[in-house]
Amino acid sequence: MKRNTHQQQIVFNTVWELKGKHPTADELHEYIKPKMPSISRATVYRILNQFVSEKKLQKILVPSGADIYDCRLDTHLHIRCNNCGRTMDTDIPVIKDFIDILPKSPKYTITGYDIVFNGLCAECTMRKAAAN
Amino acid sequence: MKRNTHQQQIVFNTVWELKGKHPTADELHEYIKPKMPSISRATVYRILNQFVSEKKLQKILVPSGADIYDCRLDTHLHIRCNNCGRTMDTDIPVIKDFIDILPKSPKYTITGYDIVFNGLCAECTMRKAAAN
DNA sequence: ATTTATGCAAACTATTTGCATTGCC
DNA sequence: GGCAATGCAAATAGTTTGCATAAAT
Repeated sequence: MKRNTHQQQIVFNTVWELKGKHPTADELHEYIKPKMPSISRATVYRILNQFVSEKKLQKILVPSGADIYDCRLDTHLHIRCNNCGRTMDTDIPVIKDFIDILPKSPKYTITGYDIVFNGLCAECTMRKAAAN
Repeated sequence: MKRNTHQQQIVFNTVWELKGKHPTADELHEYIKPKMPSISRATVYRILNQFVSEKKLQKILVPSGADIYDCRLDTHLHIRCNNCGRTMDTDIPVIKDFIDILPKSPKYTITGYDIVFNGLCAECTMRKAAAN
């Protein structure tokens, strides 16, 4: 039977607390440690994986970087900022289901995708515009 | 001044020899070792990085997996096969430039993207169809 | 002869796992 | 009390780096 532990609660709550910040597992661990010094990195990873497979959290796979966690469960697209290094939400619409706009091909069976845009996030775009 | 070494030649040629196979750096190293047993993994990684920054090879960032290398330099999309585990080319058209079809937003500055589709590659789709 | 590139081992980043122990139900 | 979950350390995967040596020009 599944059990409800303090570490599970704090990990889940912290992902919500950092909504929009897209923390990595390690960042979550560092953030939680002051409140619960005994919590181990392995536990944070294990709990995050559980919540993801229970579809209570979303994991975004960032190309050549640590995976990030999101309390948002809807499909939405992200941009990796070359300037500040963070991965941020975009409001680029996902067109109901992005897969549907692809030219149909019987060759493959496409069930999903990982997309991360590269460039500058909203803040860094603004900052750069102000510098001109 | 840049020098032309045997290891550089063999790495570059091997990526061409394995065209469409999308080898990882480690797979390239294993493949080359019989021909040049002294070659080290570090050298393969270094040479691949060089060729990529000289734009003589393309690196594709595979979400939670090893990066793969491609002698094709044009932008094209890939599918990660859940069945055989390989990352294969697709002929999904990139619509001249995929970025152009995105709704314009002054908020971000999108300069590129990493996309990998998930599902079944052409071979595994066929194999599955035959099994029915 | 010079100096870049290589080989080796160690370091590093991100993540998982084995195992003894803790603590939820 | 029993067994799921944790903490710790070690293992793993992928990649980079420092440094002495080899080899290209």
